[in-house]
Amino acid sequence: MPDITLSHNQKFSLDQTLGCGQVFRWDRTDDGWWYGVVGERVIRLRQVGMRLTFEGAPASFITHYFSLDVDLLPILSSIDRDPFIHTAISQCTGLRLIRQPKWECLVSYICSTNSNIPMIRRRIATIARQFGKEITFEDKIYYTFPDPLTMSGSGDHILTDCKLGYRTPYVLDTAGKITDVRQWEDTITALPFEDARRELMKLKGVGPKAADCILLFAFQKYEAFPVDIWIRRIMQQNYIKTLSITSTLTGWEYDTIRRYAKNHFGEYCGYAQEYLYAAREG
DNA sequence: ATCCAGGAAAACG
DNA sequence: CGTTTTCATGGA
Repeated sequence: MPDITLSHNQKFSLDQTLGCGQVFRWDRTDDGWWYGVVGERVIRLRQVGMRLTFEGAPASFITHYFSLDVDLLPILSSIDRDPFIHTAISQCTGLRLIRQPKWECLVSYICSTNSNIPMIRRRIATIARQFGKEITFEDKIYYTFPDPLTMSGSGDHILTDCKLGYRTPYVLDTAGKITDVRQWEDTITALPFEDARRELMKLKGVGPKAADCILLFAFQKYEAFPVDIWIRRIMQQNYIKTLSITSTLTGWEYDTIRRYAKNHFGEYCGYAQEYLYAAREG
């Protein structure tokens, strides 16, 4: 089986990276193997020490998907600005932001609102099962994530079966708008961060939080700082203690938190966000 | 039963 | 305009 041997300063933790909640289509077996569908491929892989063993994709694909070509240590030292983030970094060292398929990531975070991770995972799995193409891998059937036309063209009763709740019309509307995935990807990629963010938020079901997640996890725009209920709590308790807690997160509060983060952690504050989230308690 | 979860749209003043 | 209310789903 093919493998990659990580170099000494090439920090990587497969478990942290796939288990931190940035992606919803990977499953871990008891003996440490991860199975996932990425694009048209089913991949399985495992990490033992500095050695990554895998099947289903060439090494170049694995390297790119997991951002193993990104020099992580300078990023971590750049965000390591205080004792609290320092603890999070030492707890989760090797967590990398991956390069997710963009359309799937967009739908995933439309499905994520006011929900929890197991529920999001179930929704994405159901969408793939209903609309995706079958792939057989080691005698088991997996499903690709469908493109927009397949989702919008199949009749909305099928999407209703996916239990998206009030998010169903958001996904349908977005699928109808993005007829050319490649062109959409190129457009967002080419835009500077704030412009890309505004552009994403034009889509139904994409607000500030979802836009920031998509920019961070699929477009590698590391200055994004998604603020969910957990991050808000962490920031208020450890960084912006004067910020009073309102019942619903207002736009002003969201922007205050993300501006503070950009200023405090710097260009790679998105990495700081993910380490804070991964090290959260609760 | 009540509250909560990787929030955002719609309604409201 | 900024602020509050509503939204569907399942687990605790």
